[in-house]
Amino acid sequence: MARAATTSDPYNAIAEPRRREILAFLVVDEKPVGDIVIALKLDQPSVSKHLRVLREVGLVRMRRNGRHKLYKTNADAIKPMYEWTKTFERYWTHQLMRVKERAEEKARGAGPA
Amino acid sequence: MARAATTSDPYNAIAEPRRREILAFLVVDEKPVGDIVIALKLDQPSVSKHLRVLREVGLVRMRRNGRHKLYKTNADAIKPMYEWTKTFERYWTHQLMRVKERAEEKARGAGPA
DNA sequence: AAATAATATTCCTATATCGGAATATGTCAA
DNA sequence: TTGACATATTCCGATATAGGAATATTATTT
Repeated sequence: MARAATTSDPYNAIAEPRRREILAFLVVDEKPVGDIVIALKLDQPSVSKHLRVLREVGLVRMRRNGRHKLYKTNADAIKPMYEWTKTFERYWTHQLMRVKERAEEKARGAGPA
Repeated sequence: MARAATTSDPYNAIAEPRRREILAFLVVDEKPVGDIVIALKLDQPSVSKHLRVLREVGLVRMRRNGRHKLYKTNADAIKPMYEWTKTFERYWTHQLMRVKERAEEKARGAGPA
């Protein structure tokens, strides 16, 4: 078996950095393909290909408007990945926790011999 | 160019579902390889290979203990992905927002003719 | 209909993958 | 040292990729 298709799920789709850039660019409001080409300095065919992947996994939505096609990030499709990463939240070191730890370390070190 | 290596960054590493399972399994406390094999019902060589990828991108840490090697998820390496997905938070539809929208829709529909 | 604009697809190639099977490496115990 | 246990690596094959270049498709205007 080979690696899973980029179109198999959002995790595979966002593994490509340019696709993450596109998602960030399209989240505020819908844009035609040409805007992405200019803003991200990518070749037009490349953008179309990335958009196809993103659309297949539901990460972007498209509607036609005259001769343009307007793409927009579907943030809802990102939420499950947010929730998965959030699962680990209590295990990473929060800034506040580090401050507290450092304070305790210092106290121990400077404490009565 | 081909697809980026799974070892090129955490996003590529977690594209593989088994690796996500491994990360979830190793987050609470460190475990030897054999435990992963049993818990996730994977072949041992497969687990070793996945662990290599995860280790190369910093998603797990390892320490030797006798003839065992104890692996543990490094949650800090997941945080950047959490933060990236969180960027989209204000664009996905919150449950509360939906309730409000639905209420307004209903009000419009049932309003005075 | 023809020209133009906007976007999508196809063909190509180099590369990295995952699983399976077999085997290698490393560590402890007797 | 030999054996048993624990983990890692190698070799294989099928498959999917991303970029580049060229071209096809679809829609609009004149």
